[in-house]
Amino acid sequence: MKSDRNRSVRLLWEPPAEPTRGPKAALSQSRVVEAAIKVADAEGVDALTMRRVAETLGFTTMSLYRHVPGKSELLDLMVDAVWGETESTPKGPWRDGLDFFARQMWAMYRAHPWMLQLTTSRRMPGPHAMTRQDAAYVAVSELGLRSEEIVAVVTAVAQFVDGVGRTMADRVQAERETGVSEEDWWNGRESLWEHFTPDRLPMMTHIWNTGGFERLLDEFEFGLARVLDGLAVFIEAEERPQVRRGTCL
Amino acid sequence: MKSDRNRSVRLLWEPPAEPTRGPKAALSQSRVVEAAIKVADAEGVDALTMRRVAETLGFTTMSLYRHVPGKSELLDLMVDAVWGETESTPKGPWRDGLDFFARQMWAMYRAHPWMLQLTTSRRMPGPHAMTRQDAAYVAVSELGLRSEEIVAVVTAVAQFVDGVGRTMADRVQAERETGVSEEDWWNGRESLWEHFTPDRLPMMTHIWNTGGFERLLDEFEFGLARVLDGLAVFIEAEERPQVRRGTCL
DNA sequence: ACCTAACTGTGTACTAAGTAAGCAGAGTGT
DNA sequence: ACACTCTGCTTACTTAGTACACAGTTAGGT
Repeated sequence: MKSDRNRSVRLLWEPPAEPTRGPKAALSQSRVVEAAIKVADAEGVDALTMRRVAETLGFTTMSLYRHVPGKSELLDLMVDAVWGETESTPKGPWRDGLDFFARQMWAMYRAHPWMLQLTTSRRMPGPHAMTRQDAAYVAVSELGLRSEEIVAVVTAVAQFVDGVGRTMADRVQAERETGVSEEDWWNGRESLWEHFTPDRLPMMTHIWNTGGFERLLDEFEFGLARVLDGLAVFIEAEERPQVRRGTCL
Repeated sequence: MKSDRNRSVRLLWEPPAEPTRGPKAALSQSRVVEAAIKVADAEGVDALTMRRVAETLGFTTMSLYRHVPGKSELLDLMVDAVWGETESTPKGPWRDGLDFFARQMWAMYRAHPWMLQLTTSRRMPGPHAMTRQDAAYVAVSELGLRSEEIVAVVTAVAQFVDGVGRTMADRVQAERETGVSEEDWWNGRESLWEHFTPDRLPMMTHIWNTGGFERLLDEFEFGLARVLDGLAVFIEAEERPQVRRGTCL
């Protein structure tokens, strides 16, 4: 499962030319990728094995390796293929643009929650992902921001959506595994709530008692509005605050 | 690697009593958990195998199973142990509180980036994680927010930190795997930049040319400031906007 | 038209990692 | 002393990624 990132780069950005000799391939890289996406969508990331993908295609496991170098690269290709299904952020006011970008990502993650469960460590940004990101940069390009501020603004939005998406993906996965919805599960664990004594978890018991957990706000809508508000404060400020040099990079 | 969540709950919240009979155990659950954390810290999540943990402890692989039910539950225990190392958010003004909470999480993720690479689907919130979260709720408890708004505010912060943390964890992982720093790697891939033509990626090439990628802002500091600004807009508003009922939960 | 090199799909087999099952020795309560 | 229980170990099974070699297929050079 180790992956040479260089190999992934070439694969994503420089797809090899079709061979001129040899038998015509019954399979193709794109069919493998599509099949893999379908498996992951329908059965979750745990079911995404080379054997399973091959099975759904009606080929042997090893035949896949004629079209993708390995599983890790297959994941790269899957991710970029999904990015390719999203719409590029159109031109317009910055807030509309970022809102659009965030909603596209969110829709993508909702359709393919497995994306957030992959160890992204070795993922390579592919052409589609980059194009979408570029379009988001464009959305904030006319505000007089410095280059690095443009990056930071878009990154902040993307990271927020990643965060919410991950929580969502976890919920989906848990429900798939257990067959029990999140809500039912918590309700069924009364023994757990016994530990939620007011002295250990004062606010949680209070929120629980006042029903706060039963009418949760939409995490995505709430958070996105807050993030955009925060960015608005920054963007519309007379002079933009310097960002403290910190721990990251 | 399947995990019964109920088993994890019991394990985390109701640690079993010490046995009275039989030989005294040379190993213990906490030693296993500690060793596993050390392995994950030092060698990354890929190196975290039962065999490797056992090896560092000088025991056989199977001896671990006398102290933890399986790897999945071990991960739950590791995560909650790490949460136990963090400091609880102290009382004070809401913004200081949330800032503190975010920085604690951030420090935790920086020290243990593997936390963000685990498929959290099956993670169970343990007592320590819950306690910390509760303290964060307390930080915003005196603002006249409705229960569900309290949850939403803290969740927004936590999700942001998760998002940034994940990006950071990916970077760490990539550097460990390749032995090449993120920067060196990008610089070494000139062939990749050839694809960054202005027509395909106009803003990216522009940002690249103006050096925006070379003096990136600190993602955590920048994003946190924006998120807190956005929450401030919400919290200090005369009347709080209703959150549109959306797709989530 | 033939030969050859390139290419495809397949069968077999190896490796790594989680973990089930059963065993031998150790220590406590009757 | 006996029985019960608990610990750590050995062995072996299972799943998943993938290396390797083989057989059949096709296009281009002779």
